Amino acid sequence: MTTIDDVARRAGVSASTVSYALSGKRTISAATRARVEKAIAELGYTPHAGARALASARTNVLALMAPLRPDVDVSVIMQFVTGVVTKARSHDYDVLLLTQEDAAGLSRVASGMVDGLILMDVEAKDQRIPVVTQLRQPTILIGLPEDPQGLSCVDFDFDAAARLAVRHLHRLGHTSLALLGPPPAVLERHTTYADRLLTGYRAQCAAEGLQPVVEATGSSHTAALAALDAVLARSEQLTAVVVHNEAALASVVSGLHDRGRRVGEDVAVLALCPAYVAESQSIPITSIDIPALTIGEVAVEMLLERTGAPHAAETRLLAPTLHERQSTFPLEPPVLT
Amino acid sequence: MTTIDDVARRAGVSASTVSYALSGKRTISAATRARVEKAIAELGYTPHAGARALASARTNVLALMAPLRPDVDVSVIMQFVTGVVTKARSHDYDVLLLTQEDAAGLSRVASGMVDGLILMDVEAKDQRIPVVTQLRQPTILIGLPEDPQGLSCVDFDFDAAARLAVRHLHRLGHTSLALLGPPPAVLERHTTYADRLLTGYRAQCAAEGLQPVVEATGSSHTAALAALDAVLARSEQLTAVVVHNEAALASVVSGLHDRGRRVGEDVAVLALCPAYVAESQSIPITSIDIPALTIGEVAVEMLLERTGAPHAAETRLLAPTLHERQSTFPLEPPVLT
DNA sequence: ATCCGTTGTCGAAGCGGTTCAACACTGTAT
DNA sequence: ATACAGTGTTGAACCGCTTCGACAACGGAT
Repeated sequence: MTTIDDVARRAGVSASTVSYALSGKRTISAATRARVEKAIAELGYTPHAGARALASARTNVLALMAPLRPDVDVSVIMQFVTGVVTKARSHDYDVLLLTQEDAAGLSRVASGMVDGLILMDVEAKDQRIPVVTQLRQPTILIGLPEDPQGLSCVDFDFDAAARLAVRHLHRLGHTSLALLGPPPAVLERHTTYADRLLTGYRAQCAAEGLQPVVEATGSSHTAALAALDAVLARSEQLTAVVVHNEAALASVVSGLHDRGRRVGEDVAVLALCPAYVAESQSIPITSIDIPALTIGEVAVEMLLERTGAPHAAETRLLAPTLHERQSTFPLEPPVLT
Repeated sequence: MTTIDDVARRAGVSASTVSYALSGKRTISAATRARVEKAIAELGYTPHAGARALASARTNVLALMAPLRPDVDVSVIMQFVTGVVTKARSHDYDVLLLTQEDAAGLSRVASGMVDGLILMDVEAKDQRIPVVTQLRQPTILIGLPEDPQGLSCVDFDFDAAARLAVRHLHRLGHTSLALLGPPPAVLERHTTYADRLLTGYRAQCAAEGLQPVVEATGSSHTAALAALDAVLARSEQLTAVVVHNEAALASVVSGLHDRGRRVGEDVAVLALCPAYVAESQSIPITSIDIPALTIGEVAVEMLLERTGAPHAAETRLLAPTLHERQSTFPLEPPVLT
């Protein structure tokens, strides 16, 4: 291993000068800096991360705790992770990946491995919150727990998204709608996004005088069809369905087709999912895009603002935008938009 | 921060005793060990990772470079990552996640951040190989490059899988088959699994006197249908299709349906994908399972064998197994199995 | 000529662990 | 009684880097 002393010797300066040349925390003459840089290049020197972490109390690594299971929308998770990693890299940070199951992981990585943490898939009363509030490092939550206890949060505004979906469909003239939600397991965990979506959906239905039909939806094809049939049975004249389950979306669309309901003509489908998922369906689906990549990026930015100088807690909700595609349509004499 | 000295003081022993009690590298009397453990528990002490890494030249972290893009089978990647992380944790290792794009990442993390690396999605002439062979740490490749240069590799045996697929379908009496492969971009990169699948497929077709029809398949619905139509056009009497593209699978199945070919009766579909993907299709698809989780686990095990004492290079190919489900069937008078 | 503020560089003291050589005990063989 | 081989514990060196205080050299103001 080549060390900072090797570089210093080669450049004819002291180790501290090399350190300052690297960090820029002290002024260094152009000539000296050039010699140092030359020596670094020739030796292929890279500072030892552990030594640096020990001396500076910073690691330039952040922890991301993600739900690594195939039961929730895989592509949302992947996009989110991608957003975190790329944004972190652009700030010269690396990312340590923890699984949701690794309960002790938080305290472990907090002692000298990472400068901050991001927690995905936060539940209403998340066990991890009391743990991370005790840490020296800042934490950002993805999701809105009941009591964030002074932690900052980011998420997509699922409440607003649900309202937007209902309002949009209602304005198009649909009065009988149903929500096909995430798998029962997600609901039972009280993952906050699922709860907020439900709340928004029910509230907006109430506000517009509509019946809020809801069904949890398993991710397999048969489970998706079962959920579809359940809502179909409940309201025979159903003309619009909101799907918040990436895995089930394709099955719902083909299921409607098989049951003689043409998507985009007899029945409107509005999905909550990443744009590219909506686009690659058998018929392009009107969707409210879940900006997973952006959420990841925002989480990193909020986190990095809070490493170092403390910063007030903040909750950021990303506003929903609706992309009209081919699966929705005005029903009968169009109501004014 | 509570340090090892705090623990030592509280337990009435020296810091080195605490260290030995923790690592077990020296014998410690039961009484002393008990006092040390008590002190640790009372103080909630966790060793500082950086200090430990500096002193011991080990970090208990390994790097995983994964392709974070939605263009390849997302669930395969997720499963793979899951396998790596959980297996690593079971050996008390954490995982640092790098993106394929982060070219400088390998050398950066190699200087003191990680004890070993795993590279996914290796290409035939992968640029990263010359880099990692220079590192002090061991590396495991997922995939089989042209020249592994002494590195160990793990992967699914795509060659054998392709042969198995062809043989199986042929034995069932199918003589006109087609392969719907991964997206063109994957093929162009010469990701090794894609190449090996093609080779195996062509070789086995040749061995059995069949025409090897192949089509790269985009992941969107329309692209999948286009590929399907292309192979349908090339051989009108097609009775079997092998699909190695998780994202396109559903579209191919529904596409066949729409074109009046009943899957499992008129045309056989055999997929290469994780079991759960095959099972959750509209009709359970006969598949050769890609054991992504296992590959991840094996990669970690091979890697950990090689941290510390050097170990001979080795290439491990996981044998394919075929799961008969409802999408395949014997054609005409069944040929003997 | 003297004083002062800048600018550039350096030596040394940590950061919090691990590990080696040394040493104090104990119990057993001589 | 004496030597001897464990066993258990310790002090000190060291891992590679950052950072603080000190200081030399220089130019400009007095």
